[in-house]
Amino acid sequence: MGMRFTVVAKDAGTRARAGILHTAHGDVETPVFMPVGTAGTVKAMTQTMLEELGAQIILANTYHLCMRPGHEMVREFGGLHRFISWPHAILTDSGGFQVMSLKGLGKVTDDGVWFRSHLDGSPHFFSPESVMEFQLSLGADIIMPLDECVDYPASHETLKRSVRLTGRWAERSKKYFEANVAASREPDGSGHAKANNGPSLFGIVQGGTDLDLRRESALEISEIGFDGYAIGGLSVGEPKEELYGVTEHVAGWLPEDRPRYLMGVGTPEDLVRCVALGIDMFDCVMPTRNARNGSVFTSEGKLVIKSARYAHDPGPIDPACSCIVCRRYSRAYIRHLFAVGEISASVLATFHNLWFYLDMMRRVRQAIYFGGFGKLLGGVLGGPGLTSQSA
RNA sequence: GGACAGGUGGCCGAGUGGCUAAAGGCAGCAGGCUGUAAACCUGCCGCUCCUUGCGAGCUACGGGGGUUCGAAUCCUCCCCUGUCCA
Repeated sequence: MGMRFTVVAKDAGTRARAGILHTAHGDVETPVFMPVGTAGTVKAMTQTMLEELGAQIILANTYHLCMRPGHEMVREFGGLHRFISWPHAILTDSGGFQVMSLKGLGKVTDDGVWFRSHLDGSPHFFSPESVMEFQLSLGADIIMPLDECVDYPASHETLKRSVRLTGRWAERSKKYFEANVAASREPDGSGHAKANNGPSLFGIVQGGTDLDLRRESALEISEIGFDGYAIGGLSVGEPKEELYGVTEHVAGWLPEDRPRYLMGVGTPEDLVRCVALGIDMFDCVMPTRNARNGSVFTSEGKLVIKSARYAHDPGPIDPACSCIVCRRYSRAYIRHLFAVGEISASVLATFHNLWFYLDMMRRVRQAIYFGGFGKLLGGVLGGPGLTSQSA
């Protein structure tokens, strides 16, 4: 059903699989990491740089784009791809995360969400239907239904309510989507998206760390039927074991033939481990935000490149990295750029971090295609660690 | 030469008798960031010691001297800086 997703290879020892997501704006090889470009740009990167990085798909945010420049403006311009000059795939997030992150400015009702704009305090109402409409205007390849992402820790009652609400909203979203995207669907009665044509709609599973609720949510969302399935509401502060445990269970409850997307995750280690649990897609602000804030990922662990300890270090950020930043610039120089507050510090660190993530995912895919994923995973679990502070 | 104004911790800058090792900002140092209200935020930021405590001692508000139980704060002399007048 739905958008074409081809599983190309499966790892023998884990539930990792490699596949291809066919979109109207190109194929996306999975497992994939999607750089986050909230406001229609991956901060500090140009689109050319993203292409140099090998990014096949990026994420943008419905809430932010509706605030500025507005979905109407983007639609009139010819859609997000044309507006931001990105001919490759785009996934738009629904604003469900903002239900949590802007909770001080918002109010959830059964009908939808009231936000107060973080820019001027003006009230805005998002319903499952309006969010579908906004995203269809933006014209992304993959769109997400409005959901309610709740903070950790949350009471059973809160989680239950958010699961039920997210489920009802999922149904409404699907209904709106079916009614408005029917033209681009195959006329074979299957309701499936025509390959390489029109947007795909994913469902989102909620339920926090409560496995019963997660199961209920996973089954309900699967029952409604979507082109892909996302696991939301994780990496919001829960312990690591919970993240992995919930992911493992939920991935198992979701359809085998559809892409699985773990929203908002995570560290390099999280990615490899969750690929092993059957996840195909990830997005996370960590590589971009951390880069701007002066910390970078390396094969030896994370390091705070803005630290004075690198003031005289002539070596590259990561000796094992082949990105253009590591091939050309020293730690001392990048640390200097942070020290003097130059914008190029953000540019170079972001490029490196995204390269680190995307290159790691390339290696993950290679390992799934040709073998060696178990070894790669073992290296992550037992090795120097991809996220620990290096000495 | 004269008249004012002023000299505070690395810098800027509050403070005008005790609650002041001295507000605040900057700089510096360390760290955190997981579907981005984030080029952000948090902590530390005179020295020494220890039983690391709303701990002890030392040094400190241009310099010397003085008043006072107690001074960055009051008096006095000196040095220096700025503005204006000769």
